[in-house]
Amino acid sequence: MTRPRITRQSDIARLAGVSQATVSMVLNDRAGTNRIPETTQARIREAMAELGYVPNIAAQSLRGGRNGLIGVHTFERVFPVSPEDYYHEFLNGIEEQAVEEGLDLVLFASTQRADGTRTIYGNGSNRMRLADGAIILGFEKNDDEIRRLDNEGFPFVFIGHREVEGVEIAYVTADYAEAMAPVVRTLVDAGHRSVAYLAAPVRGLPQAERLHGFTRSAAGTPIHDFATHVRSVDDVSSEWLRDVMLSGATAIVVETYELARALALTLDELGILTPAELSVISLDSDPRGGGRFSHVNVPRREMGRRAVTLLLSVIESSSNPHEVVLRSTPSLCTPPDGESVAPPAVTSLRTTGIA
Amino acid sequence: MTRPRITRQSDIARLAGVSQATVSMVLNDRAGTNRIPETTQARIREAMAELGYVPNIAAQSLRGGRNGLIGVHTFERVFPVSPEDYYHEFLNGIEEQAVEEGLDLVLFASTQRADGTRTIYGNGSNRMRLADGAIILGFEKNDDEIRRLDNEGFPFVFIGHREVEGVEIAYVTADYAEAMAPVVRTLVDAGHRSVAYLAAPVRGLPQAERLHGFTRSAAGTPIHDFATHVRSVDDVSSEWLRDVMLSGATAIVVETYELARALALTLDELGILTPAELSVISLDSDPRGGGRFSHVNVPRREMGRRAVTLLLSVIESSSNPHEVVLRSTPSLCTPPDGESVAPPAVTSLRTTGIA
DNA sequence: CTGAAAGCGCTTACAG
DNA sequence: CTGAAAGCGCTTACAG
Repeated sequence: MTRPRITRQSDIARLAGVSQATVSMVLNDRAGTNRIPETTQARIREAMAELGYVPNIAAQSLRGGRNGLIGVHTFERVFPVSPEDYYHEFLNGIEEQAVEEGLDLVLFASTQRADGTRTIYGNGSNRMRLADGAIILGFEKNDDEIRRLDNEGFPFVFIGHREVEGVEIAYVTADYAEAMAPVVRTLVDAGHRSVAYLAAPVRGLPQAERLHGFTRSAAGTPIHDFATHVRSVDDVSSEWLRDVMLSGATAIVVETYELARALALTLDELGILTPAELSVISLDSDPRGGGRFSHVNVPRREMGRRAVTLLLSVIESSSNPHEVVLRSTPSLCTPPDGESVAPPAVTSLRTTGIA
Repeated sequence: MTRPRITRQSDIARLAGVSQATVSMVLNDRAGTNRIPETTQARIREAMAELGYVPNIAAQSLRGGRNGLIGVHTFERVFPVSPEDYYHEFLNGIEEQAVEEGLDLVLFASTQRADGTRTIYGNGSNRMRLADGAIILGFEKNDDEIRRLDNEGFPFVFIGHREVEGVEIAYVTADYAEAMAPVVRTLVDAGHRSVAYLAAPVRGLPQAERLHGFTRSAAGTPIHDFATHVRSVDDVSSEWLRDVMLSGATAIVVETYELARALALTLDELGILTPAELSVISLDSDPRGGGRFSHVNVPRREMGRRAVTLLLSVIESSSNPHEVVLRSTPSLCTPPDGESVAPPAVTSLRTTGIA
């Protein structure tokens, strides 16, 4: 057969004896507005079914409409499809919400450069524009590209609080500062007075917010807290732990799950028992399944879902510039249970042979 | 500013003092063929850089070209972004290869129906056509939809061996039959003579191929093998295990990782030791990390990668129908180690108090 | 109530 | 060597 294998609106129109434009209207439910008689509509739908019509999305998209495609981009090295990855749970949430909204997801894999990082414009074309909007994940960001994206009027949202000068960034974040209060309370109630805050190398605002929130939460309590900054997980050595405990800390608050893992190893190495000899709370859950310590649960899946919702409203408002753009969707973290927290062990230094 | 925020070819053309068509040629490196002088080309590239041109992919796509989008579809309930999911590792491979080929991935999330299953045409439009081609994952399949897809000339490949009458399906599979030989050898060498094959409810050809391959491999050996079919993991009860061992089996070959998990639980329940009292080999690795038994390693990541490569060649050949379509890419499974295999324990029935 | 027409941004024959 | 034109399949004012 020489006729095109794929049906288009004009084929339906011919079969139904109407114009192609009419087919389009019926398809898009603009029929009501235009008062196309039910009989004609029925004829058109029949023809559609008979020919197995399927709209051409590229054409719809080109014509200026939305195409139901939500992009996901990350400036990070690896795309978060690996289960180990911190971002994986965000992606799960994004996917869940996409299902609910009837949207498809585009994972921008093509944008990876030789060094493994990703760019938006690096490869000459902003592939993102293929989607109605995009969700951007990851610690890294490129301010110039973000600015340019914004300048083009392309709708996007970040997962995690991000600031770029001159751009009003829409983002989804967890309310880290608020999540710190129960952490402090748990420690105070258990009787701790000297607490070390094991801080990861700062990679973004959210981390800064956690430390800040913790310090502020601790301010009104009997707790004396001090931050101990490490440059990498390797710094969480037995020497480091010895120093921390010698300084009098009876509890440690760990900022990230990577550090929590490192701490767990070091504790094992020294044979220190949790929580009998040292209380620990992690401010993050381990993507590999909770983690060994009581931890604040960052609602990553929920944040992913909200990112989709937020993006949808940004897309909406970008076609209607007078509407206010929702700038952030704080969501609550689940407070830690008390499992790895116990009253301070006054004799711990001696018992563990550290002193 | 009233001019459109997004640069298009005609803007460049105006700035460079050429026609829009010329811009297109330079962009697509058809310049050489058409002998556009270097100076003109340079002028155009300059203008492109100045205006920050980015092609409109919808337009390119509409015009008939490829758009570098690879779809991923599954007829299954849940999309494989969850780490627990069997298919997740395939997706990882797909993503890896996509990065290498400079392709983007579309996860078809919109196609989910109320009951959780997915359809291609169910929602009225074949969203897949938005991509250059698609990879289809999952046990389930809908023959009618596959036939229709094929009929439309849409390029697609399956992960896993699939047959649909009247359609030449391109697929990537692992050579399960071949993988069975080392399994049998391991058991024979350890001295086993009576081996039970724990078979899952058959959901597709790959499973049938495993059982078939195992039986055939065992045929030339001293092994007496018998299949024990269960309807669900719940059937792998202590009663079931008792029956199997009473029938004389000294080793069990498990078909899937789900069954392997169930078997592990039942063994624990009865306090039966592996491999001292019973040898076990799983024909599948547990996505949650290997699994407790020696197992055949299905190269899922590699299969994902090859699915992309295969799809690319299908896309290629569909624009050139005289080319032969690669129909399958068998890849090798890694044979099991011998950890959960030991010589048969003749006294096991008595020791474990089963008899 | 329905059709003819413009145009979204591109690529690709086809002229000159 | 380069431009004018057609057309990919749609949607949306605009006529009638």
